[in-house]
Amino acid sequence: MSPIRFYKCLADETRLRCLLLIQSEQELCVCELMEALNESQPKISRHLAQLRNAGLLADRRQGQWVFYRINQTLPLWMQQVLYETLNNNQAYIFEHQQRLQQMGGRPERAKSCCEKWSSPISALTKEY
Amino acid sequence: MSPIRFYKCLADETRLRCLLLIQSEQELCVCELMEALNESQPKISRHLAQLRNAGLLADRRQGQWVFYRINQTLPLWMQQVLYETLNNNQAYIFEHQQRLQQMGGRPERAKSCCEKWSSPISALTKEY
DNA sequence: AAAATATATACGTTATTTCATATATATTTT
DNA sequence: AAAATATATATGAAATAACGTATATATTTT
Repeated sequence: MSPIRFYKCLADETRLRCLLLIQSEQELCVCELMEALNESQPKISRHLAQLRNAGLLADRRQGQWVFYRINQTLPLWMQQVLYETLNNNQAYIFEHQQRLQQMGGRPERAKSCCEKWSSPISALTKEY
Repeated sequence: MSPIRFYKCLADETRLRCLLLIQSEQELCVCELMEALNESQPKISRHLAQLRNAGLLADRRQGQWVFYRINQTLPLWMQQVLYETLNNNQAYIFEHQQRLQQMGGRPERAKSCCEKWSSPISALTKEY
């Protein structure tokens, strides 16, 4: 992926907050991000799709939910940039982390020991 | 500066190339960047002003020329991001570095030992 | 002080991005 | 299989960003 495409992904409030939140929580589904950021479903979904298509996020479906996480095959330097950004901008997502804690009815993650995970939905649709 | 403002600065081809070139060459003036990137004067100048106003670049005037360099008071993590980006995207600016080498009539830098440097022009106009 | 060189800015246009709303799809529950 | 829940996408409008052109400012040279 080009550095420009990478940085365009980070240059939007909603996308950056989603990325940093996901990074700090390992993985999150759309409805959790809606609650944490207090934003509409299509808005969150659209931005996540953008991040997935660019290769920054990977997704997995579990039942009705689609969980997003940082794509671990992302070039190392990009992962380091994300890491630096999170570590130096805690305040930027603090409020959203709090809202996550207080959220009721969060979906349970399947344990990796007893759940067959399907391959990422987006495997064929990535456009690097 | 907010991480968003920072990343918006990096999310444009012209600005990112200018930043990385300046970082690799210590400092460059407008006409050198025009030549290296083969872009118009107003285009280069406008993007540099944007980077200066955001606090990413500092400038100094020397005679007719205005030299731009990375602002050393930039938060450390942002400097590290720039460093990572340069180190992992050499190819992105290679062609421009070459054009710089071949450029004739480049302005001579005043040595710091024998030149009184004026304070940065932009000291009063930064909008963090 | 006029000409030449280097840089900055103003302005209207075009291109890009983001958004709200509506609707479609997928999965689970009843 | 209908209803409910979660997510995805299409579409047109609104906001934002980038651009070319013209012009202004600053400095040096003549």
